[in-house]
Amino acid sequence: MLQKKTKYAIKALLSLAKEYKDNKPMKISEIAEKEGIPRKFLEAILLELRHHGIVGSKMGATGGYYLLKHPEEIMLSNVIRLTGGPIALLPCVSLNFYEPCVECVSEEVCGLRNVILEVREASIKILSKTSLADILLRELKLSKKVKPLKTKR
Amino acid sequence: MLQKKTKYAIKALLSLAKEYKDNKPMKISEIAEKEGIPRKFLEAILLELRHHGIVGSKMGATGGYYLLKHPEEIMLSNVIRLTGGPIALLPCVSLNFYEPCVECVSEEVCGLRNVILEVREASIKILSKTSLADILLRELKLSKKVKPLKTKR
DNA sequence: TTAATTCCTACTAAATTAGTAGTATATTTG
DNA sequence: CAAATATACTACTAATTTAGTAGGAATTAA
Ligand code: FES
Ligand code: FES
Repeated sequence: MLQKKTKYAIKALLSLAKEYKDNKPMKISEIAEKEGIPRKFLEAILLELRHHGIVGSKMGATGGYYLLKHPEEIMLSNVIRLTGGPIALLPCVSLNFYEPCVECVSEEVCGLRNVILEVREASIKILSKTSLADILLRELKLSKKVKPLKTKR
Repeated sequence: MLQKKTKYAIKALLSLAKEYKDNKPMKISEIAEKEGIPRKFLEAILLELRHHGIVGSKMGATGGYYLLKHPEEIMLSNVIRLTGGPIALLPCVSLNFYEPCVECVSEEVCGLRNVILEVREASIKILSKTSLADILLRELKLSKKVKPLKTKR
């Protein structure tokens, strides 16, 4: 499971991505309110994302956060990794959170590891080709499908 | 990430699967030693697996645990679920550990959920077609690849 | 100068996971 | 039957991780 932190980070970045056209700083409190994220927690998360070079900030009155990259360049896999979420199901197959399996005789020959490796590859394949922009696009498509209310087919 | 508990469960079941030919009860302490699992913890895990009808036990001297199904019928996805590990990355896409996403306006239209759903499907596809027997088979193949020592060519 | 905002360190609280203790109950074997 | 050897089961404790908060320093606009 992804941590709340990771989910909040993605949501916040999506909020910024939506306003990317003029990309002027957006206040923490504004994002927090829109996305239903505890204000102070979000503050810490955005700070961390800035340290990772994915968003920028402006201090003082009229300050806030903005994206440093185009929404098409920010991949889900990256956001997940940066906010501490390993994607792999076992540490022995994780690229970024690798730890050897002490009980297993040999990683080379471990059948379980071999399966979990396949799962990781399948997951990464999807997550690393999906950008913030892609998610917004999906949202658009879904909302068309789900409520074709006043549109004349 | 899978819990230790889940990993231990899989390992223990693989131990039993290896001896499935005569399928006579194997002692907890024997499994624990072979797989490097804390004895008492394993006891609790096997007990739970029994309650879920995946293994059987015999009490008293000469007692122990044995598989109730053929190793080909026990799927990784099942073991993971039974031992408490959700496979999905978010509760809103989990079949067995579903919880609604409070901050999201609508699950129907949530772009993030839509991607995570794809990831879950890809993972389940692999995990639900891989049995204990399959894992043992992989192990066999891997060990042939990795040490073609005394084999001619 | 004041108000509004991010920056940053250091916590606290809650939840989850990992593991243990100890006793009851069942079974084999002599 | 009695002793030895298992599992069954309940109820903890300890360790780790995750979620969230407090509060003041630094920065900027007006
Ligand atoms: S090496 Fe990691 S599960 Fe065996
Ligand atoms: S509904 Fe679960 S992430 Fe949006």
